[in-house]
Amino acid sequence: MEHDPALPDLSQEADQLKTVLNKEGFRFTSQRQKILDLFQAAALGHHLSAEEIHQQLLDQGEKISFSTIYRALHVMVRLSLLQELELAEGRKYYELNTPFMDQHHHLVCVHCGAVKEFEDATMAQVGSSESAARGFSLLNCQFTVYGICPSCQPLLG
Amino acid sequence: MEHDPALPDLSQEADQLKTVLNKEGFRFTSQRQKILDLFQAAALGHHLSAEEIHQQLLDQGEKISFSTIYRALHVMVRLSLLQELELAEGRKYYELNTPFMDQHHHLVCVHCGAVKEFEDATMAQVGSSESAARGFSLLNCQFTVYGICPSCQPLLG
DNA sequence: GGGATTATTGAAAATCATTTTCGCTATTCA
DNA sequence: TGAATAGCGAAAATGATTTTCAATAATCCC
Repeated sequence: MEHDPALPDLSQEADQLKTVLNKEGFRFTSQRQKILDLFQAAALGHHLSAEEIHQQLLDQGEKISFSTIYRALHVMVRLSLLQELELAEGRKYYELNTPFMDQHHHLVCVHCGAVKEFEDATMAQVGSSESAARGFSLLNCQFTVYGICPSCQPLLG
Repeated sequence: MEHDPALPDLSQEADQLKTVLNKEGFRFTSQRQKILDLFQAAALGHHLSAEEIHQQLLDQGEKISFSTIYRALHVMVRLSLLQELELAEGRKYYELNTPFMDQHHHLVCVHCGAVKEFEDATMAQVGSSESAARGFSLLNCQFTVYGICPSCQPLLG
């Protein structure tokens, strides 16, 4: 009854989430679906913090607690549905987990916090060769470049 | 009186710290020197958290407050003496800042937390070209590879 | 489908790392 | 040296995240 006919068929995606959750002994809940929906509605590679998720759900009239959000994020990271990002700023961000070779990386403005994504296959290559060289089994790579964005440069020295 | 003759002349380094601090209006204090000493005594590229700094100073009989440690770390990051790392684990790590082209990166075991450093000039190249392409002025790059280290692999599935 | 089992939820309290406040001390500079 | 003030330590405050606990709801089994 919550299915909006204007959107692509989500019941299939919902089933997918349920299947993935149940396979590992987790339960499907509407809260988890709503959180995942936010990521799927956003541009691929868009990252969200717990705070932003909470606010966006509030905005669309959904009441949800922070504990539920944090628990859902952890579960989805464990199931490889989401990826946790350490961008800086003292909080964590999450985004849809993409196939390894499609991973993108981040360019962060240390002044205003703006984040740009970019892709570069070199990272995956270096990541796999480095981890292989030390016997690590590779999970993922994050390349973060810190700088000052064009808008902030005039504001500083 | 704390000068160990087996080590290179530290009085010169102390003067250096004083000079760098005073140049920007900060004051030289013994606490700041002791914190910087910890980094200089460690292997280049070894990273420390505020907690570890506090513990190491306690171990060598120095009493220092966390507020002082955090303030000193911020000042030294601002002065480019140290670099702040976002490795994961919900806390920040710091290490001696090295010249840009010598930057090293990290391979982290998500199971036991072990961290290995590695160098790869490709990162700096990609970092500069990406930031240049978007008009960012580059400050630094962090490439972090997450995986499972050889010791932990047998312990998991 | 119905009921037992138990994962999940929300609210509030608890943690943990980090930051701030404030009165006192110590560094810098004239 | 002495005035001005940055920095110190201790304790309180903050902000993000985690945990606790009683109530709820998803899954499983019959």
